[in-house]
Amino acid sequence: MPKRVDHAERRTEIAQALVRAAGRLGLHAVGMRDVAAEAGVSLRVVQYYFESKEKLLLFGLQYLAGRFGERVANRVRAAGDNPGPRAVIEALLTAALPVDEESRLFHHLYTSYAVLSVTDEALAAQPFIKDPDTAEITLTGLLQQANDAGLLEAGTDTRTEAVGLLAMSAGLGTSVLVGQRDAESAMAVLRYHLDRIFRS
Amino acid sequence: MPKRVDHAERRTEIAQALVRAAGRLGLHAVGMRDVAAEAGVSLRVVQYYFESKEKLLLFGLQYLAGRFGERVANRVRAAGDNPGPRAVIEALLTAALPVDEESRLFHHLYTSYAVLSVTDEALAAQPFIKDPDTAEITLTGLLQQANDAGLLEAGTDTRTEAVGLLAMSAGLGTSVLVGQRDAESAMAVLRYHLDRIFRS
DNA sequence: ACGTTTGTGGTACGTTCGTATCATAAAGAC
DNA sequence: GTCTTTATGATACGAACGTACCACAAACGT
Repeated sequence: MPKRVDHAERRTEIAQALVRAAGRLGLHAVGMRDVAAEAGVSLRVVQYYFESKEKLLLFGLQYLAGRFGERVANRVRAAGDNPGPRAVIEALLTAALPVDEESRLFHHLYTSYAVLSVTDEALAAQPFIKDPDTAEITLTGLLQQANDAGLLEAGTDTRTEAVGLLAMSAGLGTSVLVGQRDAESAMAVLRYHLDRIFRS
Repeated sequence: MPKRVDHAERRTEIAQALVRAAGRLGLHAVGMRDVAAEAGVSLRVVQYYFESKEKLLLFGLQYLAGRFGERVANRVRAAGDNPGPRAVIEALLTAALPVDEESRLFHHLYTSYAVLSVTDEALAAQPFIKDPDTAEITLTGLLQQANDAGLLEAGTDTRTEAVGLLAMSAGLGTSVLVGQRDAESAMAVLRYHLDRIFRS
């Protein structure tokens, strides 16, 4: 057989090609041939490593989620050396904002998948529920930690606050994505709201 | 010629069919034949009233925006008789949440259009920027009004607060749409945040 | 009344899509 | 040294897409 190939690696390369092509054409418009061309392989190879387009799309979503998780973790770790949890929280919330090309791509495709999941039950079963839930738990924990340290305003419901902040971050991200607002002002809005939560 | 037809009315009927079909199949998957079948007319008729699919999609977006505007206006008017601006603000923010089938459809398709506009410049030129901007101005005005009446906490930046609340409402709407959260809890989050802004 | 315009049915064309099929070369297994 | 397995090239197929074209019947203008 021709030089044995690492399937996992190959699949990842193709998934990266899918993500790039989808960023350029839109996830709805990308076909197997586009992915093949973007990856520099033949259509047959894409078919070989993913039996169907649906399998490819599902793997693409997993790949995307993994990459995004890494990005958030990096951001949080970079801010982790700072004195308080405020910096960590800010890093967590701004990680989802489309500030550079990579995060723009994340937001664009993640939203695309979310829209598709409304009418595609195979996608609806994917980690759209789980992943945001862990973000919610993490942020709630950070806020609770800040609250226990007496850093927050009195009467703060950390759970509700976390849900609201994450939704706000997602909403701001979308408005940045469609060009209604620039990334700078979106971050300013988030910082303002954190200022209202944290004790002055 | 066969019984003269009101073009505007006909186009609206077809746009309604587009919206229904898109709600069922997803905007990306709906074709001219689906729209024709949903409207109970032949493919030729859809072609006749909209020369191309792109024109149909653009008109569908306009139709959707118009309908949504009416809905918000109705909600706000219904709450307008109440004593304070708090009720009006709450009505404005919850109007976008997918609480019933109609608003679910709104949110689903509006988000679909937003995603498409990232890679489709014809859609990018549409009122994605203008419409949210007017909502922002309206909400800022309402908050300012409340602030002038001494109803808000001290040091509130009404503009930034409005932007944040609208983004939060949109983000919550999406999470409801994908089934991560139910409409009731989303409204509770919004109310909590309004409680934090309004003086107790 | 006649000619022109308007609305609509039917259908065909060229593309593109996802998928399936056939062939074949290279590298293991024994 | 066979013989099987693996990876990939090339291509073909049926379906569905948006669009274009042709025909025709019904009502208006004059």
